[in-house]
Amino acid sequence: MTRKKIQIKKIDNIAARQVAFSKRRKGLFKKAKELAILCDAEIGLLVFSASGKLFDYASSSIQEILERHNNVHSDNLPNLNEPSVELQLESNIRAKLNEEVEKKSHELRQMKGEELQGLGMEELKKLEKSLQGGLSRVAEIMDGKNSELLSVIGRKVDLLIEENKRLNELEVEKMGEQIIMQNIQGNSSESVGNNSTSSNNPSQDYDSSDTSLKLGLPVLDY
Amino acid sequence: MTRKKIQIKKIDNIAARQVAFSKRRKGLFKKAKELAILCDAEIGLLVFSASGKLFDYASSSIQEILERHNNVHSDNLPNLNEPSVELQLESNIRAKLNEEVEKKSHELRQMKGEELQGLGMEELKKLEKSLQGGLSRVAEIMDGKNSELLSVIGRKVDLLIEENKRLNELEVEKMGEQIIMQNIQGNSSESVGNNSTSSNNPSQDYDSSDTSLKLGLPVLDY
DNA sequence: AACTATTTATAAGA
DNA sequence: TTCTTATAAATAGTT
Repeated sequence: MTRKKIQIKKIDNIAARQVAFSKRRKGLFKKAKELAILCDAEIGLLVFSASGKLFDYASSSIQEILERHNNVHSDNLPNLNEPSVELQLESNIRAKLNEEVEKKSHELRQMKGEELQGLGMEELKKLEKSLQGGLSRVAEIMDGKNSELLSVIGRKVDLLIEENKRLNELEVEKMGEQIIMQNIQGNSSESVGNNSTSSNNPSQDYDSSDTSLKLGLPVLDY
Repeated sequence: MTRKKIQIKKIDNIAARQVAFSKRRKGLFKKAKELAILCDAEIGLLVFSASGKLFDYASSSIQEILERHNNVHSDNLPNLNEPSVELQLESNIRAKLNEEVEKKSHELRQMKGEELQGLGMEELKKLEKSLQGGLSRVAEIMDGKNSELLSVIGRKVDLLIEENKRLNELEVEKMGEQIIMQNIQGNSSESVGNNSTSSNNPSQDYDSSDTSLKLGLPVLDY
């Protein structure tokens, strides 16, 4: 349809026919994909070359589209064994999947710094940018996790400090009571005065640092 | 593809989408038919509009092949065609390949900084290390390319400097000859002495910087 | 549905 | 197969 307008009839020259097939098949698949995307259509396209090779495209799964088609034209011809189209389809799909796995593996290895030989400066710069982007995202997430952890620890510490204070006050209260008890006992017996410097003196017997230590240790488990 | 180029993405406006669907569907079917005729291909084309309407085309016997294919996957058949062993194997392989693609895609996205939610600190650190490794490899390669380029430029510059020197010497030689010639002329005529300060004096007339400039410029093209 | 300015597809040639 | 290019065909926006 260029250089010269052509008639729509089978191309005689075999080589020319193959060339035209390649080009037009490509164009047809492109148009099919565009229609599917632009107009939200479901499309299934099967093309067998003159030599029997299968090319296919399906906007969703081929199974789905064919089943839908089956529902519309529910006339079943129970015909048997051919060089099974479904097997051709499967092996086609398999080839495509293999290709995709290979592609992704390669990309992955490149991101890990391998197989960079073929790349030009532009591609290398792109790759570098992508890596830097990933790295900064990872750093962000790690920062987030760290500050989260810190705030958890912070809260825990606050709780322990408060608990510590409470216990401290409790002990002080108890000591006070003991002193009062001692004074009562002292008043109703012979021993007076000297006893106040013994182990019952709260200012010496109450070891606050030891209590803090016991309370503080569990923080390290978080 | 006219009046303005459009992006290949779903057309938002419903009316416009329907119009485009009509036009493009017509074009697609035309192309499919042309391909079938011109290149002797067998083609099956199914198109479901967004509203569920079916449009289909099949060159020759494809229709039957499609329906045979459907039959294998539909349950309402008189003779229960259980999927062949080969087909079962294929779909097994396909499932595994799909899984692998998914895995690699996920890993790839993680390296690009996406889908990091589920990762723990250890995994994040590993990822970070991997990214840094990749980055430094890329930087290495880029460095290599740069210094390669620089050495190429360096060699070119060396060559030009040498060439420059050679030309310079040539000119000096020529100047010398001219002086000799002048002296010969001066001796065989009336004008003597004073002429030596004129434009034929090599030390003033020869502008080496100009020659360097002309030789130096092509370096920038490399 | 028709028009038409542009974009896209592609036949021929290399 | 791929590229180039002149030209045919398809089509987006408009009427």
